Amino acid sequence: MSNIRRVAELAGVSVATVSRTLRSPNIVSPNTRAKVLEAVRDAGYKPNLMAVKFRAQRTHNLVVLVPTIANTFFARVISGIQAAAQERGYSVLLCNTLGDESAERAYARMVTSRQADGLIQLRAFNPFPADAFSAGTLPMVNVCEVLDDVACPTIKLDNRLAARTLTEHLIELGHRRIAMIKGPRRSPLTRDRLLGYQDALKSAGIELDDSLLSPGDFTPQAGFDAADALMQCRRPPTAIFCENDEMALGAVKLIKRLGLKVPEDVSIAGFDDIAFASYSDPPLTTIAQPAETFGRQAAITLIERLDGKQDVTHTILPYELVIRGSTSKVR
Amino acid sequence: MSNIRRVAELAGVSVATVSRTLRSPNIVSPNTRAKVLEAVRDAGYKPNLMAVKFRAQRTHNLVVLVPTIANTFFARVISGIQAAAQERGYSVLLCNTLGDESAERAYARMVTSRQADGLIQLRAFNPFPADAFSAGTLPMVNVCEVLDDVACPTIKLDNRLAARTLTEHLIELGHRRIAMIKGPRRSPLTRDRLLGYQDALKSAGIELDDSLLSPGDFTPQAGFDAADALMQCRRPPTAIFCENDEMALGAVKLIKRLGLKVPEDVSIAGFDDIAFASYSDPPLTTIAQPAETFGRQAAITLIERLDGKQDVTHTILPYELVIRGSTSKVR
DNA sequence: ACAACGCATGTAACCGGTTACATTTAGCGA
DNA sequence: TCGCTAAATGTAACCGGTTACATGCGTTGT
Repeated sequence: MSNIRRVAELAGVSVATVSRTLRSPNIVSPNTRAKVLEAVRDAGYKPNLMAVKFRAQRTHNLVVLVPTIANTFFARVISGIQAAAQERGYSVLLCNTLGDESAERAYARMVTSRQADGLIQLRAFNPFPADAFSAGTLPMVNVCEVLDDVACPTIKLDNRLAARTLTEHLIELGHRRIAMIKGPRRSPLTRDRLLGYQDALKSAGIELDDSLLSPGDFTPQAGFDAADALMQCRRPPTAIFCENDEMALGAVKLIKRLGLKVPEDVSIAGFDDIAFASYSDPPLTTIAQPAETFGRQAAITLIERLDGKQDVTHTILPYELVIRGSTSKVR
Repeated sequence: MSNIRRVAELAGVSVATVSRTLRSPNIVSPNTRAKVLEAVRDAGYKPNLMAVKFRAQRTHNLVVLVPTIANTFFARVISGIQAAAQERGYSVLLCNTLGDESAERAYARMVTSRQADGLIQLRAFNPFPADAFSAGTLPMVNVCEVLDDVACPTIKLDNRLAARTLTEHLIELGHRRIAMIKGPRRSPLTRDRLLGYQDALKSAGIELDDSLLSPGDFTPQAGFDAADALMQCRRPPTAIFCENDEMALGAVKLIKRLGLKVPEDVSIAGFDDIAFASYSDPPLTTIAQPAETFGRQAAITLIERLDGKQDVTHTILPYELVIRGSTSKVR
């Protein structure tokens, strides 16, 4: 592969002139420029970007840690990250971590070892060692599921309010026994949605009942199993609020398996508005999130931060209650 | 950030000794080794991998071109690529191309400009200029949807045989008017599945009817629209074979919207066995593909190729007919 | 006692660009 | 024509590792 020295030789100029011709053409004379460009063409020269990045000590790579790429909501977020990064000359190094913290730490080392400039984390976990960066320079942005106490910008939904809105929708339909299939126990996102759910019940004067809370892990199977457990308690719910659509689809399957109907016997609501939400039978009532915008905003914020912007912003994006056929008046 | 020279100074040795201590510890004396490792710790030294890669002229990055990451089948393939790459010390640069050829060419330039060592293409398109690599050294592997005429290893299903198997299943159930919702017109994958469908019909003595073929683009909406068109022809089909599960889910929605039942009125089959296939109502009959294995095998093959293996292998992976509730005896 | 060898370590070139600084050339006025 | 300035171009240091080769020293064999 030809390098800049070969091009310089072909064009009969110095390597500096070749470099300048390609980076700031206006400061070389038209004559020289033409010679150089011809030599570039003849040599089939492509600058070695590894060398460029090495010299600049800037990779223009962003690491993205995603719990699981197979989740269609995350897939949309990643599309947004990718699009915004690409527009700004950055590449995305995608890492499917399956929530494994040691894997996340390993990927974070790509930043400390200068394989990437910064990191976008879609999960509430800080993969960097506490002392890796001086205060306020952590090259990270946290999106979707967000840490409370880390000094980096975050982008999220007002999960508490969204969950409250959805729960209020169920209450307005006359439901009193409203179950919730939650996400992983220690997640702030799960905690916030639970709080919103409780807010709605409390202000409607409905007593909280822990037997209506069931844990899940965001997979359809978990929704199926959790719904099964809920329907076996003495006084089963008339509505189930699932913390994501995948689990809601699993819950719908279970209800039908029991010979019951959605929404006539049990109303079911999800969260995220994934593509399949409107193709399920019945189509899911859910909370739509601007997934691509999450991604775009995360990438933009991170790149600004890498460019030296110091302030730690916390962005809240809007949600929308999408009412479809999976929820209806009680009984 | 501290570099190797600073560590050498701290340890009172040369940079070569530091480098050796970290790369081949056994060739430095235990005394020196201890001194160096202490200095490494004290300095908080991490080798700058950009420099390492630049020096070695090897990035250990793989570019993956995926038409759309939001497709759950592709997401699983990518998981497989990622896992195998990571085990071998490679990172994955994921590029969501949306099938845009100029975007694919742009990403392929990451290889020619040495930002990545090789490329995995999930689509039937060669993004490299014809003259970019000398014969037999194209650093690319083509997986899932495969080019016929490019000198690189491929990994695919026997799509023709799989489509035939699925069609024969429908024929065995007594169907004679079997429609097909196809993928994009120019795709070899679509062509092969169509051939398999025709093979099955021919050997059963069923006449081919072009009005039973409808084009799609692998999205649920396309399945919905295509099924709509099919059901409006004079003699509508009793079974619809969709080239992927997303379109099958769209078709199921349309059939129900018409007030008909799946599978009693119309049997519907998909392809891929995505996670939601078993959560739809009724659960989809489909062809299961070993998606993660596709990815793993692609990554392994590419890395072998980068390590100098010359031969162009064409791997065929097994499929499985998964019979669920969306297909049944005709009438 | 000396040559020969091998182990541990040091020196410096190298990868391929970018760019500060030095040098040459061109243009223009006096 | 000379001198000055600005524009164009060249020279070489530099980024941070790796490694071929050189060096130095201790051990072994004769």
